[in-house]
Amino acid sequence: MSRQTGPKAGKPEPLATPMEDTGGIDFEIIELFFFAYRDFVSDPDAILEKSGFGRAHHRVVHFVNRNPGMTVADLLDTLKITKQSLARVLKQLIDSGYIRQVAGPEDRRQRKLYPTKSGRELALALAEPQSRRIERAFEGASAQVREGVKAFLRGMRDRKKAD
Amino acid sequence: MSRQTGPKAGKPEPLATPMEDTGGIDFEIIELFFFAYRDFVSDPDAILEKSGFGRAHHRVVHFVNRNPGMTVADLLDTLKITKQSLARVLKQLIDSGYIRQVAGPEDRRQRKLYPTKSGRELALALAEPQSRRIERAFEGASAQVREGVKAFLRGMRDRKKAD
DNA sequence: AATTTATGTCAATAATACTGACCTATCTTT
DNA sequence: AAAGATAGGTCAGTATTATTGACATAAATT
Repeated sequence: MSRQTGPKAGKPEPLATPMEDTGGIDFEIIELFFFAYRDFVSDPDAILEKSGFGRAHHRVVHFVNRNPGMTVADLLDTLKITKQSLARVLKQLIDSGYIRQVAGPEDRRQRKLYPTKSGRELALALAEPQSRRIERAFEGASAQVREGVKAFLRGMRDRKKAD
Repeated sequence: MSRQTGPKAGKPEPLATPMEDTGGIDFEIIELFFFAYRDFVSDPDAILEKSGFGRAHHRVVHFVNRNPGMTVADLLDTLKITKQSLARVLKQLIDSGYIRQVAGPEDRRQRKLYPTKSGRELALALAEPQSRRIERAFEGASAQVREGVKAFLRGMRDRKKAD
């Protein structure tokens, strides 16, 4: 009488039923999002490897190219990482000549970040396969659906507290 | 005459113009996807912290719950990681009683993976905030747009070679 | 019997991230 | 002008997730 099968047994029974739309949760789209992002970020990896950079460098190069003159604080806020994490990556990009720092004209404590010509080229090269993938995913989609996808992605972001 | 401003100068000129739709590349949607995914995966972090688990554990628990009886090889293929990477995470989940292994009934080399009751509960708890976020992002979207978003996400995946 | 396959394990390493502490330069407030 | 706050940099230590390479075992296939 020592063998239990209830919740306090040493070996709880394994469940054989797939987890499906329990409680109105759409597991399919959760997975679709995972797979989509996994493959989306894998595109630039081959290009990055040539420069000895990783995905963190990609993100920095991208946002500095999109917002030239942004400060280090701006970048930290965008990436939601700590300055110690950013430091290594940013230093390597500056040392390699992809990004330049300029002291802020008003506030000289600030370091305004700008891409160099090769920084711009790198950002474009990295965006290119991602853009092609997106275009492929949109094939046959109406303008309404395209706008709907963008609205969906916007809606997935955290709401900011004080904007 | 020693100071150069051309491409071979030591300090290439920084570019001040934002990178915009160069070459028909839609940078906005690339960013939207980045922000959306960043916040999407951040939801379960608070829950995972309580169990001392990370995002890797989340993915394993999710897929085992979705496909009970899947083998280790299936899981490696889904996650696209090495078995050494999986080993630590899977071991912790088994030791903590969230996942069980059963030798394959036909091929006894295989280890079929099943969630326990608490494994199922964990997977549901992790999916719940993500599902709420998705529902919020879909607010006001037509059925056509909802289907369009799913089709878009499916289209973002790599095409398999041999299926 | 030999080989392949599924899985597990040991060791070393890399990339990205974290916390905590401390420093300089510069701007703001008193 | 002195005190304090802010922007940024740096040093040290640690955690998580991932990698490659090598080797081991059990069970299936040839």
